Amino acid sequence: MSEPRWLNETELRAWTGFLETSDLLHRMVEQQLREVGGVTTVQYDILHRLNESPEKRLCMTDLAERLVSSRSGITYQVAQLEKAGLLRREDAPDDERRVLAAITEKGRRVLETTAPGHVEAVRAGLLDSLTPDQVAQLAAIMDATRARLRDTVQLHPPRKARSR
Amino acid sequence: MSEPRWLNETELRAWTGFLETSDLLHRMVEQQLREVGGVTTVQYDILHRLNESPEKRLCMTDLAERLVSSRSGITYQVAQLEKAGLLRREDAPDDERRVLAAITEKGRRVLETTAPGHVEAVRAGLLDSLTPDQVAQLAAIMDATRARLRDTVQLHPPRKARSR
DNA sequence: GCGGTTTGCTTCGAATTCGAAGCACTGATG
DNA sequence: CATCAGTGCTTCGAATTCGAAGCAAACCGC
Repeated sequence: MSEPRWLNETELRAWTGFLETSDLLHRMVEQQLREVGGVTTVQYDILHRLNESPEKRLCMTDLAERLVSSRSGITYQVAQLEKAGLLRREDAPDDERRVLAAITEKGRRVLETTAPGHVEAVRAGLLDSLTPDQVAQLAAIMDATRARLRDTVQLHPPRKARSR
Repeated sequence: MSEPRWLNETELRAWTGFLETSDLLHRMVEQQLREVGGVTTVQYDILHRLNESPEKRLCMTDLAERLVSSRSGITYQVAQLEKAGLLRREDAPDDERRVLAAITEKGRRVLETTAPGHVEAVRAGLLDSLTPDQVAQLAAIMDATRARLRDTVQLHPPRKARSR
């Protein structure tokens, strides 16, 4: 086992900066969404996915895949959103097992009233701190990293484990 | 209220890429630390802070400030780490109210055995996907963003709230 | 020194997340 | 059809996080 290649000063700044920034950004956005729309980031994300889907509805598993969370987590949050009247649960017509989450008019209104401030928060927290060049650099960097991570990171353990 | 400045394609890539990447990276690192050291990211972070402090010990509030978490969260995690024998709680000699967390020999060993793999995970997940130029760009971008966010984001509500 | 405020930490209850296990339906196989 | 594996979702218990409230020690003004 060879000596590990420790991080040099720049690498360390990139890494710790990334950690702290992502944490701060997340908190900032959470705060803004909470105040203006009364929803959490996860809930906003769910509503957003539903709204951008052509049918304005998605089944639970599809939702869980698009977001990062587990199926049981989606069940919980969809229940919260249903209680709040921001979405409706429907049985899928073709498959009795499936449950569809469909955004309601009220849910759409929450998105509409929240989105502008959300975008502003993203600008204030991230984009406005950067030059246009840096924004482009960041986009490229994230594309590269994301592509690699998607292949590497195993999100949920397979159901009936049978690796390879 | 003017029309919001929606994100253009590059800005959107930067933002969503950042969100997804930070999530994936966090999971990846979490997985690695769990497997090799049997600790969570938060716990690793606590041990790391203790170890890099000159006295090898910090009081709870200082810990909470360095990490991002709340004081009660630190209480919980320090209790977990103490149960595992990775740190010891001591009364501060000069101030009866304070509790110091001091890393133990066992805790130091966990850091030593975990650190190389941790660094490798960071490289594999982030740095290896980038050119040296991009690493430098990322560091600069994170510096700029972090500086601004530190001033903007209010981490914990003031104790005796007295706004303005 | 004394009373009131502040500070440091813990305890409590609520919210959220996860994976494992369970239930119900589907679809393939004979 | 009858069976049986696979799929979609929910329920459960455990872990973690937070803020509010509570407790004790320390500090400040007099």
